[in-house]
Amino acid sequence: MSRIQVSRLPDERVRLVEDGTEHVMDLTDLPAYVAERESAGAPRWVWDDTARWYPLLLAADVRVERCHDLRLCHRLLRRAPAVDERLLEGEESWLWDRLRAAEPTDPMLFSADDASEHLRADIEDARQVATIEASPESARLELLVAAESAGALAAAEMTHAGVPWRVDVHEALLTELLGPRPPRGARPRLLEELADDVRRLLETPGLNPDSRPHLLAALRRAGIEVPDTRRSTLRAVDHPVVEPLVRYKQLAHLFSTNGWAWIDQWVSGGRFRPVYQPAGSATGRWSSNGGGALSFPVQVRSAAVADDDWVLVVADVAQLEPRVLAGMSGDRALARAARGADLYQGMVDDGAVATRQDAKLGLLGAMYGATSGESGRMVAGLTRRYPAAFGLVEEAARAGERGQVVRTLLGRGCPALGGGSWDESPDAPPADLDDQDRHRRAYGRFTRNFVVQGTGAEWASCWIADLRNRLWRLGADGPLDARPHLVFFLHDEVVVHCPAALADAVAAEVTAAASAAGALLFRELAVDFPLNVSVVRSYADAGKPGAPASADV
DNA sequence: AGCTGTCGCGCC
DNA sequence: AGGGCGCGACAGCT
Repeated sequence: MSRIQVSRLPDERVRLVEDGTEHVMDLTDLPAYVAERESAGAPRWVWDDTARWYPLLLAADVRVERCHDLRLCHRLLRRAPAVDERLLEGEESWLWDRLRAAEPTDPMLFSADDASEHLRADIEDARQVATIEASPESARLELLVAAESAGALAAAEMTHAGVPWRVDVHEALLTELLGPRPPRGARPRLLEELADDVRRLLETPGLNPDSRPHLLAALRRAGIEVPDTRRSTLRAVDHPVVEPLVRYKQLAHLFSTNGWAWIDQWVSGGRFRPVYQPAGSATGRWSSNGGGALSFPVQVRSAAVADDDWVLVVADVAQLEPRVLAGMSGDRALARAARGADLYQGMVDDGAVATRQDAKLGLLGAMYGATSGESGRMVAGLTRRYPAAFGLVEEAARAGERGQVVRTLLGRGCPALGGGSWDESPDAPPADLDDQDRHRRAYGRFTRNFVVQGTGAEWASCWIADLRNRLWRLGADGPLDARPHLVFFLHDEVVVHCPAALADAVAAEVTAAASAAGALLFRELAVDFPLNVSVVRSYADAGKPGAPASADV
């Protein structure tokens, strides 16, 4: 398969390099060219940043099947322990180190003094290909960069498509809970009334309940001694102000994070368009720098409603990370418990623990590094039962405490201790030995979780990479605007918007893609990745049978 | 007026 | 002292 390296030239020109042969065209001619090449057999487009180039193509209804995202992969390879870093050095290499993600609002914009504007994609691509080839883990790294790049395509496609959003439903919800939209700077009526209740009950007329110091002082005057104003702290207090205050905080949060201003900013043309940053977090999980896509609150999901005659297929993986741990550690006992829809119940049936809750506490405790309490106690017992799985996270923690880096299954390396982006404490080595010890332990908890969370992110990348292709093929017979498409992704959950008639087929593909991802990553050991799939008109109706209400990781 | 740090909240 | 995030508001600073 051919690779075509795409670089910018001054004056809205583009340089394309294919097998060393150079070809220059105007930026405006690029979409038509890409469309033609795609229909002739999908080359791999190699560019500095998918978020820079792809929106331009999508706007022209051009879809790309595969790409290689040089910025993402450069960062990945820089940190991959199985890579000889020196192979990445060379012309413009330092600029790739510094390259920031494209600006969502204006992806083609570079700051005037930025030498990154005209980076040579062909030169960097050659280095990356050679670097991967020379690695003893080249097969895994190849899979990782392909999955990561495909994820970047999916991210741009999801932002382009957007989650179907009924502003009228959302506004009706806000009006019901908060009252009519207030003028700028004012509180909605029902919120203001709750604030009055709080003021009256605390006998503090001028109180601003949004101010923690004021609120703490007023609580203290009323004889309520609390260390903070957290909801859980307040709930434990027996005083008439607690109920309206907690209610106030809840509604104030809704108002400020998903209120009318949020609609104005993030919903356009009946679509909610969050901006994703693939691998935006250190573990490889995606982050989001717009719209709060990572905290898509349950409260407003009722506004996510499929178009007429369309549905949303909502799917999430039950206990993704424990299953990933079973797969990557090759723990046959845990993999056996993972057969079926509920891994924790599987552990109970296995006789390893008495209750589902114990199983969950023990597993999460092992993955997060719990040292005390119920969770810490469960870990000890489960280690005997599932030595490979629990040993893997334990070893990752010990490596971190020794100051060593760890890696995911496919070879992503974690940030080094004191290396900057971990625990943002720039060149401030802890002063005394106690501090140093705490710091190392904290790093050990980070590396412990990194291996599982990071490999979980790799599983998820493979899942959506495969799924987007399956969905594309599924809609191949129909018109372009009737194809099922991904509209949302969050760690272990996807939402597909599709014509109602295709719902069952989409559900089957989502499930098949999950199996394929598992087989791709854990070929030696079969691990099930069962999904909760719902076909719904509104996101709010997506149930999650088999999973408890609290956060399952 | 801007910036940065912290809290408290939401999601996984 | 259980991991990873983003965001809005406040507070205190320049």
